[in-house]
Amino acid sequence: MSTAQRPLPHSFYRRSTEVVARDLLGRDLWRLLPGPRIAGGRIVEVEAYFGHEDPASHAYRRTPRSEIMYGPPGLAYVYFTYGMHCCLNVVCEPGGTAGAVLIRAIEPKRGIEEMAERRGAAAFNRKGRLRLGAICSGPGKLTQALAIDLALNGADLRGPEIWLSEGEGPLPDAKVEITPRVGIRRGAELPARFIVPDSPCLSRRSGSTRLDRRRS
DNA sequence: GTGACGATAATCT
DNA sequence: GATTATCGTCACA
Repeated sequence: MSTAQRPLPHSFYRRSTEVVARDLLGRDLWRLLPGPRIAGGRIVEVEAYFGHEDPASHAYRRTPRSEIMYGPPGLAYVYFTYGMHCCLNVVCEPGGTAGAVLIRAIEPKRGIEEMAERRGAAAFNRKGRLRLGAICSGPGKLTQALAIDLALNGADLRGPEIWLSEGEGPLPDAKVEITPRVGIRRGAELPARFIVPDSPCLSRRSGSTRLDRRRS
């Protein structure tokens, strides 16, 4: 296994959530699917979530669900939301300090057919042609494409079910942009969303300022 | 291209 | 009982 594919060590995650989030861009996310087949791609969009002082974070309050965010780094935190979607986070910071990074989008690199199949009709255009930018361009989309559900909550991010690898990262600052977090209750949109603006696989097009319709 | 809306269940209060 | 770190579809431009 080359360096670019080998799982990142737990020490990668045992840093501040913000630093890990930034460093995650350009890394690769991999998933072992039945077959066995490996599917995954390059991380192009993430968001940092903190602890007690971050009202948008599940760790704002310490509950059974958020307990994992207070635990040791290098594990997956998967939660279920809106009655139908799972979202994947990586737990950061040393044990005792809460923090996690939400993986919001990846560029498919491998196992593209398998991922598209799991995404169903949304992965194809009217002519039946593959839409690469619609497969993993959102936190709920990528978990569907990679068959990530609550069974993976707490999984070790060194594999074998799911892992992150060095990939091409870390990316130079010129390739990275920081924006407010999206999908958050107004007032908590910290500038903690890290993206690769050149990517065609982001959850929102660059410059899209669509406000959330949630009430105050 | 944009914006509104409903689906649907785990988790929390 | 209320909320939700979302998505696909629909109407309209």
